[in-house]
Amino acid sequence: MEEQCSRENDNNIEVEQAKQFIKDNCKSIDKEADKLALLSNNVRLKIVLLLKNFNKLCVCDLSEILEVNQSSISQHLRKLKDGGILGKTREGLTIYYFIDEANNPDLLGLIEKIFLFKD
Amino acid sequence: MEEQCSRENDNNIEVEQAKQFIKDNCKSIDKEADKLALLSNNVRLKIVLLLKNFNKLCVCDLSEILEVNQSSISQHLRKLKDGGILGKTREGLTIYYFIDEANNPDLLGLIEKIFLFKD
DNA sequence: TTATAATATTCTAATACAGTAATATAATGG
DNA sequence: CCATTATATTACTGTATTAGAATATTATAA
Repeated sequence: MEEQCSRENDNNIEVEQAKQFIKDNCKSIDKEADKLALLSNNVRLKIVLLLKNFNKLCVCDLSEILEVNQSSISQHLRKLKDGGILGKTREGLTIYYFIDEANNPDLLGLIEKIFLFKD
Repeated sequence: MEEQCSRENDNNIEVEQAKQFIKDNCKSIDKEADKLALLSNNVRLKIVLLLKNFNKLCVCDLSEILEVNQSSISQHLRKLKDGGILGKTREGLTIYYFIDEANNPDLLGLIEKIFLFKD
């Protein structure tokens, strides 16, 4: 942006470093933001926390527990799966989702931190 | 929701525990989701990371660094401030925002984790 | 094969969000 | 007081997100 404040800037070095920082990390930060977006919906965050804390929960369990209809739960699960956070496995008619820890070695640590980060 | 799968459920104990878990933590999880939502926008996440890594950046520095116009930056800063993540301080005409660490003792740790959580 | 159960998908309406332009506010220096 | 600079706010537009209803898909069992 052409927005440049004209204050006597003893700060130009920092600003240039900051630009470089963004240049170097932009892609990565954008990805992080997308992952956080997956966790920033309260239904999805609850799903992840439930799957972290309980053994086996199927789609309709989650629907019942969270009092959200099945279609909506399915759509949230799909987003989490597409985002690489969850995997799924079928047992007969029932489908269980699980946290894909192999794909997200740092997710559980992040969740711990999230749990501390409130209020 | 009335959605209740009728599979022979050896899982009813877990489902009840899960309901209790949600009951106990719902408010807190909702708050966490709101905070994550603040960080899940790529411009806001970059702002926070910049403020973490550089000493003093004013509104128009951020506008220039991120190539986002001043109005938009101001609006993002306001959200971060309203969400308790940032504070601000004025020096003459210039306003500096900073991470409100006192209010967010765990934010920096969370950010470290976020940085690990990508790809 | 038909019926049924569990889940997924599609469509729609309501709402939330982000970016921009225009305008307003606040502080400073004449 | 007036002009200027930095920031904030408002109004508007386009886009994204969400929930729910209806329908489709998949697997099982009779």
